Amino acid sequence: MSEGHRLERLTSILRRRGVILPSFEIYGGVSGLIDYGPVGARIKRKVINSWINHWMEMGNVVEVDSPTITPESVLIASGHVGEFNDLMIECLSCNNAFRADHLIEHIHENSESIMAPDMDKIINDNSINCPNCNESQWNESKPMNLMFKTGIGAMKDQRTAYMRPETAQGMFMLFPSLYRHFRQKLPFGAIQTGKGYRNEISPRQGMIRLREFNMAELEYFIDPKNPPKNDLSKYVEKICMIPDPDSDFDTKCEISFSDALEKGIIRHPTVALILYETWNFLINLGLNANKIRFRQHSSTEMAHYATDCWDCEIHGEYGWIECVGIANRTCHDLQSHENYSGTNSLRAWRAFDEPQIENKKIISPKTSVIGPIFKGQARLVINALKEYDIGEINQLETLELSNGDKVEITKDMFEIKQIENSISGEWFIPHIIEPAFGIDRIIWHLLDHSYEETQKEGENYSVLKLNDLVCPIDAIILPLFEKDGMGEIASELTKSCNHLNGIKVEMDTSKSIGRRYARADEIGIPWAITVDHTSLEDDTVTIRRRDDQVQIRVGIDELLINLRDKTIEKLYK
RNA sequence: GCGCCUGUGGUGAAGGGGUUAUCACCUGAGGUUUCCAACCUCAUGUCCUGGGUUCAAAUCCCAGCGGGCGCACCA
Repeated sequence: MSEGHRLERLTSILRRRGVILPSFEIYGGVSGLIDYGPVGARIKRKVINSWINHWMEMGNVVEVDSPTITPESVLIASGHVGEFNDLMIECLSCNNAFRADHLIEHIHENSESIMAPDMDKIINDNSINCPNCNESQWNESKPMNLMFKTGIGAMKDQRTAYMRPETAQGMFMLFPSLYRHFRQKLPFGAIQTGKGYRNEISPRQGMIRLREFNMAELEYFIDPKNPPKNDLSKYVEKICMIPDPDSDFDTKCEISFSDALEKGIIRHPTVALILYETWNFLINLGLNANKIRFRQHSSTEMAHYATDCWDCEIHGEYGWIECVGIANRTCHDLQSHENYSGTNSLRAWRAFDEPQIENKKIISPKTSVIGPIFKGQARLVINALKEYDIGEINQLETLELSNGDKVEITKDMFEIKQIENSISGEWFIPHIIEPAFGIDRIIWHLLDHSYEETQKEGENYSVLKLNDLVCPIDAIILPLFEKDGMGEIASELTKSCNHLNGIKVEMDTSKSIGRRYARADEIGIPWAITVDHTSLEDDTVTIRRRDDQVQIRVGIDELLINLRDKTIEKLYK
């Protein structure tokens, strides 16, 4: 092919054909922000739709949609406010930058929570040396806020808020509603697609690390004691997996999902199911199976609460890139929100197989005696009595109330009762298995894997081999010439096609037929429909298959039916 | 955020102080043409932005913005 690298040629095509372009270019552009042009936006819409359909096929998954603006309290509870405000400090001697808390973690227990002025003092007082050049001349430490901050409300009394760094928190907020929707039965899942925001220090690698990006996440809520049973035995395909390097398993292996679960490489059956469904989704989109692998996080890399984390990595022009993160987040998120908000609505009910009968003795205050004696204080007395140690109640003479008052208690004020309690179940915090998809990264790799450079009659030729699921346009309608009525037939046909549900076609009339085929190939249109002289006589058109340029002639009616049903491929057999 | 490299139509490139900035492809209009980037005519430009040096800057200098790579960072 021509000079330069494949990556550059692909990016050129994507710009030229309106797939992916830099944003705000007439104002100089902004790094980390991209536009999907007319072609790219179609591809993105179809990828997201496929993703939604894929997970909703599980039957117990619903879609939700929550705001991107998120009040600070939510993100404090989730840990993002703390985690996203790391202090950075720069060495004046060698100009390297470091996370300040990492420099002092050996001398300070809670190094992450120190504010900037204290941090500078600690670093100077202890003459911390630069890990790179060993000098100890430091610039002032500065917080690096990786979230976009904003305020809710126009003037003062603004509530601090951030643009969400992930869609997940919105789904956790909706747990009570989801729980009702699913008639209080686990497992169930919620999906959400939408924008996420991270103010990256240095966005790099085209659309791989963006400041505003498209995410798609599933939160799958399960009962940790009764995880859903899924038969994985039919999944025999061997997948490239890289287990946790701290584990006893090989560093790399080809193994089926069911075997990996059986051997304990995958640590949770639901994680195995989600890994499989992730794989399935990516393959259906048209990604190259040989360029997909699953890498398990080492225990040090994993967030402290998670027990099994996997990255689904896809190989492309930038090497292996994490495109999906799959984590067993356990009860961590819901637990944090329960603790921070004080709500008790983030729990699910687990009924016991048999009600547990609990026999116990309790102190039963005699309200008819206590009431008249203590009057206004009676409630406090009753509560204090109930809480009192049942083993020592008989020695009780003076009881201290919650307001500090002391009262005298006589034995006629209470009795000890033997009661039988039937407990039919318990409240618990569900565990969450979460796959988080980076849609832009997946689209990038889809384009990368689909992009084929060939030679055609001595010239360079590019084809984007996108399948029906993700192609931007289902077919291109081409009148061979715009005369003798061919243009009119093509216009009519374009209208008829676009009336078909879920089908989008375009017409192209400019330049030679060969050039129009080439343009269609470049943006991945699978079928080219040509209206020629024969069409004028018998209502037939030719269909050209993008991937091998083979043409067949069919009647217009037949074309419409097969286009609608996405069965054009069958006409070739 | 640091270091090195870099920025010229839509895309890819040439031009390194001096007329009207060059080329290929692409795109658009018209012509021609009976199925694979044909041909002819025409059109399409903030030389990234802002300062500075100079009689004169796309060209040299500084800063900003964007891009690439490395370092650092990546819940």
